[in-house]
Amino acid sequence: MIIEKIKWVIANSVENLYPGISIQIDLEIPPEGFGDFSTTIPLKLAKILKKPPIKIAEEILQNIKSDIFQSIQISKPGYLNFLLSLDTYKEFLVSLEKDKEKYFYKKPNDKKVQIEFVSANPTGPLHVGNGRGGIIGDVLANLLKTQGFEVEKEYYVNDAGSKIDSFAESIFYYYLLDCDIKTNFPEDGYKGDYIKDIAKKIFNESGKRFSKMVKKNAIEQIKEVGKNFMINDIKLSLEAFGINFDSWFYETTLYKNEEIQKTLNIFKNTPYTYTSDNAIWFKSTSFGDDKDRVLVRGSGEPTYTLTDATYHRNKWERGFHKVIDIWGADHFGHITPMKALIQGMGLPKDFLDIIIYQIVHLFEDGKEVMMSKHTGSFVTLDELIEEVGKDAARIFFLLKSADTHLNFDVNLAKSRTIENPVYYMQYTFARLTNIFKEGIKRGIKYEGIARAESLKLNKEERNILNSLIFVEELLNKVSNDYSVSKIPFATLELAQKINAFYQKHKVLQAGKLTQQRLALVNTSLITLSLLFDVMGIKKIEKM
RNA sequence: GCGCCUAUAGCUCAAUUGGAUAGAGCAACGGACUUCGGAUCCGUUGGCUGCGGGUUCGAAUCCUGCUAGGCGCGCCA
Repeated sequence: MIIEKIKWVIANSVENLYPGISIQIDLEIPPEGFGDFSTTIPLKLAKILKKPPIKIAEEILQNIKSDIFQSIQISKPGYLNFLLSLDTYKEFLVSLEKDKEKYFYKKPNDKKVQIEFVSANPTGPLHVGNGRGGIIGDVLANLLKTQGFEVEKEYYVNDAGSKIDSFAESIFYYYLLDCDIKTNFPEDGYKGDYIKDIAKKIFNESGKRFSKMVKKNAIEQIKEVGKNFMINDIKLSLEAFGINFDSWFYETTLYKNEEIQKTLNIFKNTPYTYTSDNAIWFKSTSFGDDKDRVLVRGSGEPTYTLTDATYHRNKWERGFHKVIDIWGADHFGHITPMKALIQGMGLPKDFLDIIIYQIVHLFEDGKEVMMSKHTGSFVTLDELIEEVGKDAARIFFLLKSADTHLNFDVNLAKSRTIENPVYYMQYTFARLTNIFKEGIKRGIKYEGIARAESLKLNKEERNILNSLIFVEELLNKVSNDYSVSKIPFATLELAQKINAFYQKHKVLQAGKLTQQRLALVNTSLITLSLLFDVMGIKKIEKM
């Protein structure tokens, strides 16, 4: 791992020169003309050491002893710019070719991580907003796997509580209409066509049977049918979007085995609960919340707050070292209470990370499409995937960082699918694979980089190699800050460099350089393949 | 009212978390190849980083006061 080595060399030098100072080594690909890689470490140290950055850069430079570099230079305010030696590039090509995608994988670190995402209530089909959370979670899971984590993807099914009740009552209302019985539409009911479809389906299968039962029992049974229907529908949508969950966790299971009662007992044994107005309260203000939260209602029923605490306690007991929840911005207000609950139960504060992604706004014909399950007006994820295709839709979501608002222009997505960058990536991949095919036709055999003699690199080749090497740092960075949108950007940049090279230099008619260039093509394909896998998009050899 | 998110080229977005000349794609204009895929490449035009102050060697990024849009502020989930 070249990046790791470079960082190690710099860190070592810093440690020798300034004992006791610990600092994170940063590496970046500098603007053209400033070397292959660079670091701002002297600038950062300048603050701590209160010394001019150029002076520090000089000291570090003097102290570094390594044959990784061809040369090291200092520039303006205090950058260190590194030029890699040809042997380093050769060594990189050899190991990447040998280990293939695994080159970028870290050894297992025995840390179990759970990512919980989508988790939309099973009261309606997934809409495009759910797609955004889905992509972030799915890609993050793929990424963390490369970094040695054992990752589990979980969907939390809120199949208890008032939402699902109102869902069942809504179906029942339409079912009764099918039986020619007119009742009052339930308050906060759901009006989408899919509700009517489920009602019709039940009517067609069971006739008027439920209309003759005690209402409560009828609704209870209809709830089961409707719920299962919706969950199945959601599973199909996710599958079409390329997302597979390892685990489906049902909220109702928390109500079994007195799990909620156990959680309540834990809280009661802390100084953080009290009773007021017949309700049991959690003193979340002790953990920075702006008001306390009810755990058990005056009626004796647990609140969502208590079941969610129970759910997270359950995660802890399943042995995860880290749990990541991905929520839409409409759940923002729940972050502080949730983190307070974690601490209130005595779990480590950093056990839970929460990623918030901003709401998706849909625009059609220049007008915003209001999305609501209650009114039944929204664009489903299925419709989107059908219009633009799975890979294009995935990249469309992935390209926006989670904390920016996403304005989704439906017309644009429908009419300009060709302009989606995913095609550029896939095209690049297809072109490269074609070089090998063409080589076979012409009787040119690739013998492997290990047998090639010393390298001779032009500017374009060096650019590609630097990007390939830097993927190591990209993955590392994203695993720390969860900024999955960096992956498609880096992939596009790599593809751009590859195309620039492709345009300017021939591979199969390069004489003595042909083998070296085939090695570059081969390792580029390996790296693209890894990036495509992390993003969950298809590798296409023929477009 | 309070908390958080956002505001960057005509449009959609970046900017390695305080670093080099703020970069890409689309759009517009001008170029490039008789043999590995033109769904490509190269170049030009386009910026008071929403507005005003401050912090320092250095600010799109930090602090502060505004403006505009969004999300939230239940014994709902």
